[in-house]
Amino acid sequence: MTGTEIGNTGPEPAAGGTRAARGRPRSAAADRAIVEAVLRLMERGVGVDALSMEGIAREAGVGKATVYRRWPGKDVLLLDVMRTLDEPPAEVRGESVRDDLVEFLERLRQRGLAKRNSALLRAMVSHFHSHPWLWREYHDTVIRARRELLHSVLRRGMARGEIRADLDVELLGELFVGPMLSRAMLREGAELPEGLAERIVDCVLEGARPRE
Amino acid sequence: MTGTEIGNTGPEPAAGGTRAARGRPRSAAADRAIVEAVLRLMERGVGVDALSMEGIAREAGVGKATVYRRWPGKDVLLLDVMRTLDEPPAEVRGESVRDDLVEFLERLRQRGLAKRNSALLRAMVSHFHSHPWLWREYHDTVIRARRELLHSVLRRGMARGEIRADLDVELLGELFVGPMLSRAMLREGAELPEGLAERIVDCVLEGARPRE
Amino acid sequence: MTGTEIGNTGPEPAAGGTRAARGRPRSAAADRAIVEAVLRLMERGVGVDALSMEGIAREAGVGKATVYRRWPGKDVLLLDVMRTLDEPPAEVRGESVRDDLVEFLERLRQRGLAKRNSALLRAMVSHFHSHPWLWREYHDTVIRARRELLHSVLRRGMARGEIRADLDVELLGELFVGPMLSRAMLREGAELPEGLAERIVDCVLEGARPRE
Amino acid sequence: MTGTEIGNTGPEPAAGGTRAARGRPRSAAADRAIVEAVLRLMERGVGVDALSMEGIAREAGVGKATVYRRWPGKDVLLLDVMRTLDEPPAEVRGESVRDDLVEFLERLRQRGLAKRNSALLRAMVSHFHSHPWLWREYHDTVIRARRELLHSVLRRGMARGEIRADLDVELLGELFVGPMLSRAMLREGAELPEGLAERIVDCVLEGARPRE
DNA sequence: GGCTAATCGAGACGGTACGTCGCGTCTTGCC
DNA sequence: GGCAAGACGCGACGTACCGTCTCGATTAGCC
Repeated sequence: MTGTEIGNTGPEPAAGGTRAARGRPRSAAADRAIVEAVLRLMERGVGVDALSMEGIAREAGVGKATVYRRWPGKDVLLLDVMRTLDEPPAEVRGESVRDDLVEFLERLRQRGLAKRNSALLRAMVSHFHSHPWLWREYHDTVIRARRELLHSVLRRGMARGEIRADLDVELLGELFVGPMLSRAMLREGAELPEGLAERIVDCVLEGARPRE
Repeated sequence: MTGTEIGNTGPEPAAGGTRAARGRPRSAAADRAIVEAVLRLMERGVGVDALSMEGIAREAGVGKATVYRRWPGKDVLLLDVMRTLDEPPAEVRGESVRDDLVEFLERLRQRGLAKRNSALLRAMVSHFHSHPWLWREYHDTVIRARRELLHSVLRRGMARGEIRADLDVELLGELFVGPMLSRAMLREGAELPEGLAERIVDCVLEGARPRE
Repeated sequence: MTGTEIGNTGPEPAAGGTRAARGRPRSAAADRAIVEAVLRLMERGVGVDALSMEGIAREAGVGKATVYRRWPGKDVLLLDVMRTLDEPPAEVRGESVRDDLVEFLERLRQRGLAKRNSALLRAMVSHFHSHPWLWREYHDTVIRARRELLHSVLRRGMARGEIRADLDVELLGELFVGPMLSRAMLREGAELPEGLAERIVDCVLEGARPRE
Repeated sequence: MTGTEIGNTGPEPAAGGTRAARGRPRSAAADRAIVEAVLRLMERGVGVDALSMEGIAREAGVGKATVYRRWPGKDVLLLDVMRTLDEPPAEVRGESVRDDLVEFLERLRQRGLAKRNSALLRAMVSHFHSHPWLWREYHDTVIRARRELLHSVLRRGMARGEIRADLDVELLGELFVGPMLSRAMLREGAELPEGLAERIVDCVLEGARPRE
């Protein structure tokens, strides 16, 4: 697993890298069948931790070896499934930084942290600590783009004077995103409520201390 | 699993609840041996998901049945181990609300999200969605007390005029805690850096928008 | 387990033998409850090898220790159950040795090798080799009396000239009994057919070689 | 378990019977390793009822699943071990029927009822009643051939006039075999004594009643 | 009437084996 | 060489019994 560019989605390429392909080429159909099997199982309510490589292969109508040939383990397979679901973040350029931030968080609420995605995320969280490269992969291919978009919004705000220029952009970004993430991961079945994005943005912008 | 009071730490009581105990009573030594076996294994670097009920029983010098008699599964056992590690939140009453908040977060950084605790937490996150009662137990016995302490600090601040009275206390609490939690759960090996508490508090208090 | 006299039926006496009884005496009700539990379970079709000390105690409404206090294991308990079912062999004294032998075998067919008894016997057969004292117990309390009755019949026949006097009584006894036993133990569900006793007796008496 | 022909020795074939084999074929080495493990354990004095599938797999250096894939349980495995030990009965054609019978029984004494075989047999006896197919398998693959050999000997004797023609061949066969079987199964450690075959044969042939 | 002591039902104890499932690898024949 | 199938050694799962032990509560005989 080497890809670091955004959008590097898909199963492990065949051994040998760019060496001329020999023998029968990998079946693209199998690639698809596997990822779709995962999604189908999850949709059927199978629960991320009840997923087994064995069950996935069975559901996909594929040999186990065919799965292992592409992904070294469940974690990485799930990571790729997340990438499949992922869509690159759309530009946001509203009338004000506040509007941009609200739109950004709102999109996070609806897409990124929707049921399927958050289940996958929660399932992988336990491995990030012990498998740093897994986190790095996740960061590089799913998080980075959004993060940079957020940072650019914030920097634009600073430039325009809508946001204090003395703040650490990275920390500030986490102030907006953290509350949503922690809710999505910890809280039981709760969907993130409508209006949450707005309330967070306003609160962080205005501050908790009264302005005289 | 019925306890809702803070500090209700310990293994599942024998069926029948308060009914007069019959038969040989559960061995308190076994209770301890099991929990300590888990801690010992984790200290030895065994990784939360590499823990097995089988291995725990072996390490504790205890029959598997003795573990299952007390806890229905690994999740719940780990929850109780967390409770064991937990210590009730100390009062904070500094000179200002800001000081209180910083101290609160700083303590969270050092204790609650220290290595062992955060590993346990991350391991359980994936089950909270599908096992709501597990979350509720965790919330009731670990989170609630700190949460209420935080809320009381915030309310005191509102009363004193140090914090805007028009804000939702719950949301505001999450603005402080969320960034720390999300870092602790997502980021790879990173310890939470010193000074993080202060920076978060100041930023949320002052707001991201410039004060003229 | 010391008793060698016929009819020594019942559970192991309390340790200490004839020493003056001290403490609470063994409950005769428990003795009965246990043996009856075994019979009840077998009648319910539980299959001798599916019997467990645990299940027997449960069925008898008795603590496991109460069973083990009386019998050292399942084998010996079953042996005692067999003794319970056993009834001392009735005298046979018909008009001829042939009649006596037929009656003897017929009684064996109907009682001794009836369903319950043969199931118990088959269950114990596998232990006789490795636990010689178990065989000896069984022999002394169940077999010996019948065996001696049979031998006395045969000897009477020899005295009367109805049976060759040059034969080994013991071997001859086995010629009569063996075919029935081996059928009862080996053959699947088959009840021993009516008339079997007569046919065996006549055949062994007359011999397989034609008499000119 | 379908084989009914004599000599159908070996583990359960893969499901699907004669359907074209798919996937990795069963390892013949594992087949052997398992059966040999059983024999080795028994030779080591492990006692048929102390055998466990777990221990067998361990001794064979094989996964438990590999055993269960071939045999549904200990009984059936032991049955196949018996088949392994079995050797087809050799023709007997001595100068007289008496010689043939003596040779037949003598061979039974030495081979079939030798230590290992009779331990296995005794262990299975308890299951024959409740698992009729087990008996049928045993009968079809181990007993039948010898039985038919014995019957042919007897019929030859009848044809030659050495044996009464008015007797039931089957019953007569049991008169010869039963005494030996019952001794082998019931009697404690006793080896079957030399000369037993001759004594049984002569006695059954001549009859117990004096010939004038 | 109190004391001593063995027994009672109940059920926990450390173990071992059960039969199943999933792991990640290996081995077929076919494509 | 990829592919579906499926066996391989391994090890954990959660359950059932094993035979022993520890509870509080009986239930006797003896002082």
